Amino acid sequence: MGSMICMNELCRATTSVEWKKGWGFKSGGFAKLCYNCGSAFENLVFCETFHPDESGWRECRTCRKPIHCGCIASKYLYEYLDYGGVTCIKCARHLDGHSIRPIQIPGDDFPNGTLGSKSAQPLGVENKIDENDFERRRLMQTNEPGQLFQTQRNDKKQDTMLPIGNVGTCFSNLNQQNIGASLFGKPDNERPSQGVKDMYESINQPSLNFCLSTPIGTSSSGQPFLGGDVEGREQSKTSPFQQGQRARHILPKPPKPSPTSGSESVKGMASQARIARPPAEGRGGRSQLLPRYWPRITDQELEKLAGDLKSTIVPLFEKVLSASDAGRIGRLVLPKACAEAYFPPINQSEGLPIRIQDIKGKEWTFQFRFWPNNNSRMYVLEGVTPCIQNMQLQAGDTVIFSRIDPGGKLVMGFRKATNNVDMQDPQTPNLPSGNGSGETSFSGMADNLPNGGRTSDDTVNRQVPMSEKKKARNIGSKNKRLLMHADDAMELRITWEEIQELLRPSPTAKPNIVVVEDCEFEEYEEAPVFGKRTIFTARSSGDQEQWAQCDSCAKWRRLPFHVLLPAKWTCSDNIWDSRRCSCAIPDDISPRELEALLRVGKDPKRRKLVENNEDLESSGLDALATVAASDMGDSIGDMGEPSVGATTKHPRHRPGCSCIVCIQPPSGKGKHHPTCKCNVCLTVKRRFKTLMLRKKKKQSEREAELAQAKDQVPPKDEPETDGMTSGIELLQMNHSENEHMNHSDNERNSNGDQVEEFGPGKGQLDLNCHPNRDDDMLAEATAGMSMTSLVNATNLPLEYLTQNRLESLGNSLLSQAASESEGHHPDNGFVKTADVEPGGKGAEA
DNA sequence: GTTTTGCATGAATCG
DNA sequence: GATTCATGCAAAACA
Repeated sequence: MGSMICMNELCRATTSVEWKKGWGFKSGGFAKLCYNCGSAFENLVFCETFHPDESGWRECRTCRKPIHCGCIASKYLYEYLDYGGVTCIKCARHLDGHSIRPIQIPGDDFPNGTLGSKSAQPLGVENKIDENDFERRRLMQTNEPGQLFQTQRNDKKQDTMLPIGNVGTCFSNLNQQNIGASLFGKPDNERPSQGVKDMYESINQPSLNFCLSTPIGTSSSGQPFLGGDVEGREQSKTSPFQQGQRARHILPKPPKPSPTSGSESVKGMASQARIARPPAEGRGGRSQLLPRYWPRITDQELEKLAGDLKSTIVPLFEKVLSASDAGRIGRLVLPKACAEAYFPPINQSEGLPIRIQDIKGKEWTFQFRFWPNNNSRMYVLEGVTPCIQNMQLQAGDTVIFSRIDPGGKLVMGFRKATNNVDMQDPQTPNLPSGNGSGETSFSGMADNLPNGGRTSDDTVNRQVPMSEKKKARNIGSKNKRLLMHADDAMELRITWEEIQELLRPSPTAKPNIVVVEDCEFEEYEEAPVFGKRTIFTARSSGDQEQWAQCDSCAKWRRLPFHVLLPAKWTCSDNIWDSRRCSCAIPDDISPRELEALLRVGKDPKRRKLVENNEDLESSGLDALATVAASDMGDSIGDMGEPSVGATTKHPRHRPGCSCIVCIQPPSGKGKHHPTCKCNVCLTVKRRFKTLMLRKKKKQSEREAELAQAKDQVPPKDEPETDGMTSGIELLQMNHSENEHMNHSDNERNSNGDQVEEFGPGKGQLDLNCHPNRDDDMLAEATAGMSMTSLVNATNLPLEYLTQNRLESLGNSLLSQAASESEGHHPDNGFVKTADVEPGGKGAEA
């Protein structure tokens, strides 16, 4: 992985993953200031980051002599050119007018820290950097009067930049001056990284052979960049457009950092190649293509493509695929300006079929059309799905539209997004390319890459801060999450249950009680707040308590059950226990108890441990009791989360609750397709299935019962609970012991508010049961005692297990299964006996 | 029931 | 404030 090292001899901080994540670069842009010491990173080039082939040597752009890569040991040996590449010092000093940037090294002994000071900075900007006060200097630059090049925001001012002397002037040469000038002329204080970013976004090819003098629209066919079958389109005219082209002053406005461009801009620093080329002007002489659509194709890519296609390739524009573009709808939204500039004019909304060739020569036919939209048009290419799939593109990848000259045929290339690499093979080594490391692939070149064109420059990419990505737009505002690096995503990965553990109702919020399915829920107008994570326990006596860890001393304090803590909480905030309101006071809990507590609170699998009777020692009894209590409260067989404070979503439910309400996405939006495999849908389906099975079973039981009643006198021990065994009595008996626990559990779930039982015995489908429970229930109902039942039994309070002899367990479980089969769902604790009507009618759905 | 189609909406960006 | 464009969504078409 590439790395940068702060050049401050006393700092020497390196960019590392930890660094990036922990405190990052200060500038928010690409490394500009060491966050550690504040020294400038700018202009410093280091081996791993910059040189393409790991040789450590590069070539002077001017004299072609090898120079060192710029590692610390040889940091004075060369200059890093604004417009890309490096040059040896000797050449640098002779490069008048080529905006050679001085190497800026803290502690540098060079006079003024400047090399190539004669470089003609057209801006009159002081060509040196005060290494010790980079920010100040940048500020100063901002106020430089001669700034010719404005901020990025002055997008369109690019056209008023320095005039080009002749049409045939190569792009690169132009940029060498202008871009370099723009670097120091960048007055953007708001985006401190801009200077660097611009530099790298603007750097040009060492030998760009793509000249704007390309007779745009003067292909042999005389047609402007159109698909072969599209006739009758406007011919490319010279006039305003081409004149504009001739006079086009190419200071490629640094493109807006699109998802790829942003990363590539950084990558460009590495490869010094991927620059946004002002595209060929399109039809109608309109040249307002936003730079984000400027094709960013390297020379090599162009050459390669041209070689492959044996034609001259004129890059037109590119677009980063949005989720919609890459989705199954098969519609690729074309930027309006691009569509109108490079595609045939259409008057009808239906548009025209248009043939576009991919880089393999395969021809695709799309429907080029538009929709009216806000008095404007929205251009789309329809039917792109096969092509997209063929190219294996996805959201974030870039499609590049080019034109073949002669012929004017449209070609569609692509470049894989570097972001996607993250999910693939981050280990992919840099390709030894003359173009620099981590080069993304353009179209077919990707085929030759081991990872399908996804390159490893994500290592550089990782250094693109989110602030920069934030500006990215092309992937869509709603898709910005796609920009998140996988590592970042990992950092943020948190389950909904975990979130619920942390959410609290806003302290000032007052809930509205709504009743859904006879269940009361508290709805809050205000957004929830994050609270402190606590652990709830229940003693075998049924007492509920809550444990919180002091943020200051890390000691654990016992708190009343109903308390909701803020995110930050210390011992001094312990107003409920004056004896434990200081960090100086030792823990409320012994180490062993603490261990058990943490095991309960921390490890979602702790119940497995408990079930395995590990550490069922006295010190862990409370924990076990907690488990049992929470199991009783939530779900007997639920291996879910520890019982923690009420959630905001519906505080009756505790974090970890995976009932159908809790597992719904927070927005509640989005419709579920019948094929949807989401938890909600699966749960509903499963429960429906369970319900039907229950009904069926019940019906058969009734029939059998009726038949039995006809034949004989009912069995003596048969209670009137519709076949309920005596086991249920055992359970009920057990419940009587624990009911208070369960009851209080319910109470606490509503933060003290009394809420009614969730029991499904009222003849409703219980949507609050644990979705994973039904299968177990089903198995139990049909197969009698199962392993699950045994496991569940282990969740019964130890007291019960010990007080009741083990042999009663079988009966108990059997009856439990029977009771469950009768629709008494255990999720909310024990069967609510009150709901079990004689005759088992309570299970009616 | 699924897919396609056309439009509406609103965030982001531009001027 | 205007414009662009990604996306949601409902109706229509299709299987």
